Order: sequence, then structure tokens, then C-alpha cells
Amino acid sequence: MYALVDCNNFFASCERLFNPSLNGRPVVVLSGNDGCVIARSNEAKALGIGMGQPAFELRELFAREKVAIFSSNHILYGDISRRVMEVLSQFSPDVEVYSIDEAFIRLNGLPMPEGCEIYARVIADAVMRCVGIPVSIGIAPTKTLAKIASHRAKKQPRYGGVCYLATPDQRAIALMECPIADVWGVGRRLAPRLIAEGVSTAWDYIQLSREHVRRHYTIEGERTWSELQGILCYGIDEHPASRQSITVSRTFGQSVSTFSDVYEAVADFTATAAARLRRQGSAAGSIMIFVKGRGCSPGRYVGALQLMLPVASDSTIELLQYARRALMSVYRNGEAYKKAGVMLGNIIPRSQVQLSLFDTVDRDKHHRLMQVVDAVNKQAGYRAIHTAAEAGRAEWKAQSNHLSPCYTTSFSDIMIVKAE
DNA sequence: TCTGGGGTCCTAGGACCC
DNA sequence: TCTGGGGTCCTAGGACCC
Repeated sequence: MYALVDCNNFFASCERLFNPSLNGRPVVVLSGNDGCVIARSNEAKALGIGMGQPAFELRELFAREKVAIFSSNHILYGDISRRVMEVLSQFSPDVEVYSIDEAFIRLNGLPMPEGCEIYARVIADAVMRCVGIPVSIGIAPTKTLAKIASHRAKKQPRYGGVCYLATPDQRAIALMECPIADVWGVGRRLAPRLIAEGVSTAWDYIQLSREHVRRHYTIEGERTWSELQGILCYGIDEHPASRQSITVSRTFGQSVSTFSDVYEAVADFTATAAARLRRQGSAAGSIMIFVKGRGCSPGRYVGALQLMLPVASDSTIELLQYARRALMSVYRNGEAYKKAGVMLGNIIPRSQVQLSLFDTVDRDKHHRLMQVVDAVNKQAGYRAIHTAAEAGRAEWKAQSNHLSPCYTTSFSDIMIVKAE
């Protein structure tokens, strides 16, 4: 059996954790630059606030309904997520962290059917007690079915947060009540096609023949079809493969024009990407930088350039040299830039880097230096030590006008409790 | 006026090899 | 009248996920 543990309204729940006065109030969390709604509490959902809805459209509603508004605080959410996953790992050796707010767990050796459900409630209680985040848990023989179960656990109060699809009959009812668009693996494009074919629920989908599904919806469609019938296709992946590409990009808080301002942003992104690269023990064989000007697509300046490295590297210092060179090629004087990004590609394990006869870089020295930089930043905090290129006026930084403190990761942000 | 950011996988077709 | 068989690699496009 597989359990999917899903944190309820995760970002909104993180904000509530240190601010209990938000309980019962509508809470929303906004994307970078406070642009779109990316998380909503149940109260906010009940007001009809949509996922991804632009914040400026909602200004009046926010004021009228006294909606609590937060800018994204990914450092806080990442740390809370880590704590949730740590609790989960105490309950099973087989945990797959699927996203910042979800994990699959394999449940083995539990007496069926009561055992799984009781165990899931113990897990949910432990997460609430140890971290303070509410979760919903779905249990079923496959991941795709566990997804449907967790959805029911969240939407239907009678489950009390845990939905176990133990029997074929229970699974059949769940599939009949599950709109096809809600199935894991069926997205925006496939759903209308399926509905046009008369497939409006997950149950309708499994009535199609395997051959038909394979022919029209490819191998992935067939796997989904199998999983919905309880035939296992996706196991637990405890050690997800290293990333094949790493992208860091941001829309600027305000447009910037000078080379030094744009390069400062690009240097910041490059350093972030390089640190991620080192964390997974890889080196990048190429770097691409891109910039976007202000305005809409016809007439908007877009520039991008990819450079191949003679020797794959994970050194921030070396990658910065290529980033700067690429930016010099695409930078145009007089443009107002609104967005930039860095993409690292051709990623290989660091142990497989092919050296060059004509190499001029002291790679061993770079490597030791980066190890020290990473160690210092791990202990002393994000960007405690960095290259000079990353520091400056920070004109490009996103506007986050509703940012909460980093309660759990910054000494200066720790809550002070005073006795009256 | 204003709308985020970061990934993966599959397939088809073309170029090329023997 | 008639022209094999088997493979790799790369890219673009389309789909999906959070």
C-alpha cells in the first residue's frame, strides 16, 4: 500500500504556524513581486479566490474581506517542509519526497485493512504535534489511486483527514466520483480531448481498452490507466536522479538598464544555480543566460546566449566568468530589463568530468574554495559569504511588501515571548 | 499599470553510421 | 518491374507535474 501525505494549503499553513491570529481568517500567499495568488487558506478559497489569479484584480476583495496577504517566504516554507519530511521518515524506511508539500510513503507489514488507516492517523497526529502543519493522507495500492484518496481525504470532512481505498468497491466509487481532469497525469490538454470522447470520470477512462489508450494517449496514458486499476507502475523513488538542468530566473522588482545592475542579478542567479549544482555533486558543461525587456512580446527585447564550457565546472567563480561573457553579448544599451535568468545544462556527475590538456584553471583550488564557501553558508546562513559580483545596489530585487520573518532560520527573526 | 518559477518525459523526424 | 535492415544521436514540440 502507498500513502500520499499532502500538507493542507501548505504555504498558508506555514504563515499561520507563527501567527495563530490568522486561524479562521482568509490567508493568501503571493508569487514573486506579489504578482499572483499561489496559495490560499480554505477561507480564501471559499471567497472564490483562484489559484494563479493576479493580485491587482483582487485588491478590493482583499480589503473588504480582511484577507491576510503574504509575500512568498521560500526560506521559511523550505525549512518547515524539511521538518515535516523528517517526521515522516520516522514512520517508514521508504519515503519519497515528491514536492515541497507532498511525500509518498510505502506501508509494509501492516495488518489490513485497519492497520494502514490507524497508522496514517498516527502519522498525521505526529506531524501536527511535532511541526504544527495539518496534513491529508490518502492510502491505496498505487500512487495514482493514493492521489485520488488524498484528494477525498482533503475535500470530504467525513474522512477526518485520512481516506483509505481498501477494497475494489471503495476504489470503484472513488473513480466514479473523480472528474477525469483531477487524475494525476491528465492535464489541461488531455482532459478536453478525453471529455470530447465521452470520458468524464476516472471510471470512464478505465472502461476504454488498453489498445485504444495506448494508441491515443501514449505510454504515460497507459500507465495511468493501469494504476487506476490497481496495477503498479510507479514505485517509490527514494533517491531521485540528479537534475539534468538547473534554472534560476526572476522577474525584477523594477526594470533596470545599466550593465552592472543586470550583471549583478545574473551573478546572483549564477551563484544560486552553482550552489545547487554542487549540492547534487554535479558539474555543468554549458551555461545559458537570458534577459527580457519590458513590455509585451512584439517589440519586447529578448536576448539569450548559451556558452559551452571547455571543461564542465561547478565553480561559482568560473561560471561567473562565462555568465558575464554571455551577458556582454546579449546586453543592449538603452533597454529596460524586466527579467533575467541563468540555465545550467549538460550536467554530469563531478566524478566524470573530462579534463582538458590545455586547461588553465586550478580546479583543485576552486573545489576547495567552494567547499569552504558552502560550509560557511550552511552554518552562518544564506549568502553569508559570496562573490563581490553578487553584491551591489540590488535594484532588481523583487518587491515583497508582505514578507513574514524567517522564524526558524534566522537568529534575528526568532520570536520573542514576553511574560506579562 | 499590474500576471511566478522550476522541472521531467515522450514522440516524431532528420541526419548519420554500418 | 525491381532498390535492405538495423542502429544512434539530436532537436523541436507537446504533454505533464508542483
